[in-house]
Amino acid sequence: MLQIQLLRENPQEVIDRLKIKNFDATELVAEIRELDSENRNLKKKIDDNLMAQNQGAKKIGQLFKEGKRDEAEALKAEMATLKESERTDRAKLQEQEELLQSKMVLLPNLPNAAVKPGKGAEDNEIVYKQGDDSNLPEGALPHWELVKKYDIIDFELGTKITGAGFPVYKGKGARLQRALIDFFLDEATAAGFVEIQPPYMVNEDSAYGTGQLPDKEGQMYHCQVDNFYLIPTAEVPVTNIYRDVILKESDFPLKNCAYSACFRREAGSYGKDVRGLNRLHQFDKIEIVTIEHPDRSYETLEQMTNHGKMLLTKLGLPFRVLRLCGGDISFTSALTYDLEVYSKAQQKWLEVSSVSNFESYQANRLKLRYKDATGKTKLAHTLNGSALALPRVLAALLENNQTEKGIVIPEVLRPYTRFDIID
RNA sequence: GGAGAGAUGGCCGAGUGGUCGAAGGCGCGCGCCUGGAGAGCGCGUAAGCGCCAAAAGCGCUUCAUGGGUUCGAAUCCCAUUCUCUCCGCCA
Repeated sequence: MLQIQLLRENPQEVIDRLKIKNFDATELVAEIRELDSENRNLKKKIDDNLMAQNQGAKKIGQLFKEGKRDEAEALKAEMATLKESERTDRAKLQEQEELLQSKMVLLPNLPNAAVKPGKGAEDNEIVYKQGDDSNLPEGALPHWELVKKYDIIDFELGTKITGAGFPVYKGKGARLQRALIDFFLDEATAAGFVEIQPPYMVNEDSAYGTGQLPDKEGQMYHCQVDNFYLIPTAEVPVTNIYRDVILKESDFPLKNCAYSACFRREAGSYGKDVRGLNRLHQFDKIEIVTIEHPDRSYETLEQMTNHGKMLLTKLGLPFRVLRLCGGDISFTSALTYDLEVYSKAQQKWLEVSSVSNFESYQANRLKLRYKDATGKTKLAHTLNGSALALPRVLAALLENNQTEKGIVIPEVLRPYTRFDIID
């Protein structure tokens, strides 16, 4: 959520910058400003009323002590009137504040100046590219064929047990999955991210804190009996560690990493984009999260992106880095880099990481703040990224490393898999 | 799941209707003292919001959360959540 001060002081800037995200905020900003000023007036009225009541209450106490019963009773009657108007004003204020809040969450985060305008994915800038993206020889198989051939992932079995999009990993497939998790966590730890094992279900407050609620409710699995949500990413529980926290400047940067299973309903997806491991309802991911001082958050964004690049380099996978354009960047992000691996058999780029700086947008909802040198309380910046999402890494790895003898395991993973080849 | 006890500031802890944003202690910050440190002494130490161009200042809210009683609630009543103890169940 944006800070309301920004709309009070600089509404035009908000409108202009949101145009980059193809978002016309003109009307919404006007409505919000109107509501905000109404609410402040009302608040003032209520505060004054309360002051009168507080003073009256003190006076009544005194009058009773002095034995002036009649005066006290008269004043009591007055209080009743004040109370009555307080009641109506308060009800109105609450209603209007909810309305204001519901409008505020409709405003996306402002994009960073580096974000270029654009319609959608086709306008993203390729800022880096590495590795061999030539095609495989004749007869190369897509991963959904390979996993059958070597019996390492069973999609039909998952459908039987649960439903589509819940694959079952078997034998060397399961082991490879576990190896990747372990490898990614070790690398993140080496880079200074403190490992967290978070809950896989969160309450409403947490889902709201990171912005899954209220707008993306349909994307999450919901346990209605207990009103918990299955996490769509470890970002949700990990970032919520810092909900309602006031940090010291010396606490920065706070770096966490976490492995978790991720659950996404992804309603409405179909077709060949969702084939095999490309898109699942349950998948594994290692997430990195940084809470940073506003002055350093963009430096940190680069570092986090570099961490993802390093992982893909070590795995020997061809990849590219995109800086998302205004049309493709998420609602809550100020600047996002996507990392995509090249899947040779599908001849397709697959997103395996998305690294974003949310600046203070998320922190504002989370009430994640710090005290600066002068003792003022300010909003911190939050960043997160995948390091990395497993299924698509696995897909590319299987496809790109297939040989006549079998699937060759990258050198760096062998200490974890304790085998060199899937055959 | 059953029975009971409890929830107060960064922490511990007092407080059963007005003088309580809240004693006392710890911690923390600043100052004095010291060659330096410690001890000691003194002062200070929550957040949110509003008024104000801003600072100062003033006002409002907050003692788990939500409602209620009352002129007035940390204090009384109701509901919810959470924590602890005992019992049950359980990896």
